[in-house]
Amino acid sequence: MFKKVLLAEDFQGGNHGIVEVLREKLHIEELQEELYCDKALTRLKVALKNHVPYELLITDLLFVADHIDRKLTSGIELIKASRALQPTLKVIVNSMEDNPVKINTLFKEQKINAYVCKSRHGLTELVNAIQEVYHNRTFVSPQINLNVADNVFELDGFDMMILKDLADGLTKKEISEKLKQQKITPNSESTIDKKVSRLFDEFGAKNTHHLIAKLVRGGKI
Amino acid sequence: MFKKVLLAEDFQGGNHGIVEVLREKLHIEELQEELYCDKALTRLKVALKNHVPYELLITDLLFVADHIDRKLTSGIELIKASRALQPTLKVIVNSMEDNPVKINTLFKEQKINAYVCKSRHGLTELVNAIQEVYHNRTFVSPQINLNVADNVFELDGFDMMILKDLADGLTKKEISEKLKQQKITPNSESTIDKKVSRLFDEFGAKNTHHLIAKLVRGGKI
DNA sequence: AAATCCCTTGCAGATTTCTGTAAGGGATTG
DNA sequence: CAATCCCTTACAGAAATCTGCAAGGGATTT
Repeated sequence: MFKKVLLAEDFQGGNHGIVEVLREKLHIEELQEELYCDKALTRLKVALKNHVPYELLITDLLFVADHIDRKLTSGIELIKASRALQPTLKVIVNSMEDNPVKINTLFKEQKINAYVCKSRHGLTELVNAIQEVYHNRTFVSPQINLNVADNVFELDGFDMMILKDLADGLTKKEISEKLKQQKITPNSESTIDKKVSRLFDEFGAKNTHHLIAKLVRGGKI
Repeated sequence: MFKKVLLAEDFQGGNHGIVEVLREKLHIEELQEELYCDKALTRLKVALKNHVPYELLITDLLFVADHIDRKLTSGIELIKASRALQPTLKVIVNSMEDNPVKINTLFKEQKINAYVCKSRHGLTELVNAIQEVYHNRTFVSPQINLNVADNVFELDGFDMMILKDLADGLTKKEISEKLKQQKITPNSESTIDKKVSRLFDEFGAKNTHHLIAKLVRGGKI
């Protein structure tokens, strides 16, 4: 899991449980929160200079103005500035915005790694998103109809067949026998084991229960 | 996947890419299209007589009249006639109708296996529906508010906790330890085993994989 | 031709799941 | 009080999952 994460969160956002939840659910050693874009950028700069750079930036989009002067006034500016000095930095945007077109633009132009909508399940989704991004995948809150990210997770026909059968309650032995009967190859139990285990890594699942839950939620199976 | 599928589609419907998309996405060996109910029924008859019956019928509801005389004038009549001669035939209805009550009636009286609304995502949904029906499940386009199939089995808070943790990839031993830590009782692995096994019966699940898939699909967890 | 890589398969073992039996405690009922 | 029921728990054994290691084959590269 990520060791060093920076959270830039408009302090008016209210969601101040984020840090605690993330600390508890994931095991991130260093997780700092900043309420202003400028301060967040400074932190990134210092960390980079000291050769202990942040690995992930989680940022809001909207930062409401207050009495403090500021240069960076939005999450997009923060992302641009951050990527300018640390191009490999991974970025998750966590905001209220739910316009697919705008979110799509974030992926296209800012190359963000995930977008999580602030909603009832926003925190759970954020945890998922971090895990996905850690495994070099993208993530978008399911309620966002972003047909751009539809093909992000490619499951070939063989994977699909196995997963659907597992979700239907078949054991791997039964799936193996079924494949042999249909003269489909590969069909050994061992290979099925391997295929599924590989999917654990790809989707950041701990076991088959977890994998099935994730894929069904994502509408993949 | 289905080997032999018949598509009855009002030719005014316009959606003539259906056949190509289905052929490409799924791997159906024989996929024929008919523009008239009567011709579709004839095809079913002939196939059955030659001992190579169709496995799935996908039909529209509304077939607009033109110069050709016809006996069957709607999808419902086609379904009734088809089922009369081949009761095991699976049926997916693909139409513009979006009245939940009418769609509900199709499930109740015609025992159709899936209903897909013709809409922007209709084709994608149709692909999903075919896969679901192939696995002996039903499917309804998500935009249809069909709270009919509510087998209201009560899940109490304790069941929910266990199920969510399982779906999150925790083992029963881990759940047991977590409960002990939180001083929640009961908390033994044995009791958790029993609780989950009881849910197998209630929800007709073969094992935990199956149960999780069902409950996530049903939006329970 | 040899080396290399990738995929498939078998096998072994540790862990987990699933099912059944049995024992004990608390609450209810006769 | 005794009988009964229900819930919790322990335990045991069979089946299934999960993770390694190793062997073999086919395709590609050197």
